[in-house]
Amino acid sequence: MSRPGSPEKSELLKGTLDMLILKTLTVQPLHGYAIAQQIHELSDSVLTVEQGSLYPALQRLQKKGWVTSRWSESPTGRRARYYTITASGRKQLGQEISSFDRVLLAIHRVMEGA
Amino acid sequence: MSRPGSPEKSELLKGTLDMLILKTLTVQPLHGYAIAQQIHELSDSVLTVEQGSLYPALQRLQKKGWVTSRWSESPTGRRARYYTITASGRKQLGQEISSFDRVLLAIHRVMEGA
DNA sequence: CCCATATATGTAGAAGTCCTACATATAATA
DNA sequence: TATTATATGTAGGACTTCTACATATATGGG
Repeated sequence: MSRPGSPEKSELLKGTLDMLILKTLTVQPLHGYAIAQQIHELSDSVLTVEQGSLYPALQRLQKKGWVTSRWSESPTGRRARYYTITASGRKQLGQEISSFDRVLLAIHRVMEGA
Repeated sequence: MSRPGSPEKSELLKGTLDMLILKTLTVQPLHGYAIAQQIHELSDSVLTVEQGSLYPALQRLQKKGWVTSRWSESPTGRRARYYTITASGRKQLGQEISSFDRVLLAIHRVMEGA
């Protein structure tokens, strides 16, 4: 993920990519390129998923059984691999969200000097 | 950083460690061990900074000029290296907080389907 | 018709952070 | 006396992400 407007490298929030991808797939199956577009647009162009992050991530998710894929045709008529979230993937997403919220709250406490 | 209660590895929120360390140093200079304790306690034991992350991070911050250090004596009478945040470090902290908030909002938008 | 751009997938190599495990040393406590 | 807490640090590896590259097709402007 990169953040336009911030020239420095962002190591910030590594590990949220899987969560974001799984989330976009809860609405409907999508191909990789469309997933990246969704994340970019929904985030008001703050988040950009690079190809070099996107496709390895999708392979990772599939290897773990959280998504399945099949070749199909995109609305533009080009071949595209569509990804579908599995039951296991939905469970994983729920856990990642819980974990994310928990860590976020913890960080907030530290930053506020609790 | 590891999170007790979550057996799985957390890649979550990588890159926030520098911000957390700098924040704890805004109150007063501290030695490494005390910084880790602060983060652990303020986060209600959710965040644990491992030695293998802590000391390399402190060296990193010093190399970038965001903290300075000097050998001194801890309240327990042992030798300890005390770290002080620099003006440059405070500026960096401000930028990291802005960046963090911005990315967080963006993630929130994606997760809410905005 | 041609060329640039958008769509679409993927790999290779490197950078960087973080973790586990180890090594060392002293003070306090049981 | 032995273990735990305090205190610093390194080595090696795992993992994610980025940049850059490679490939291919469809569309729209000139």
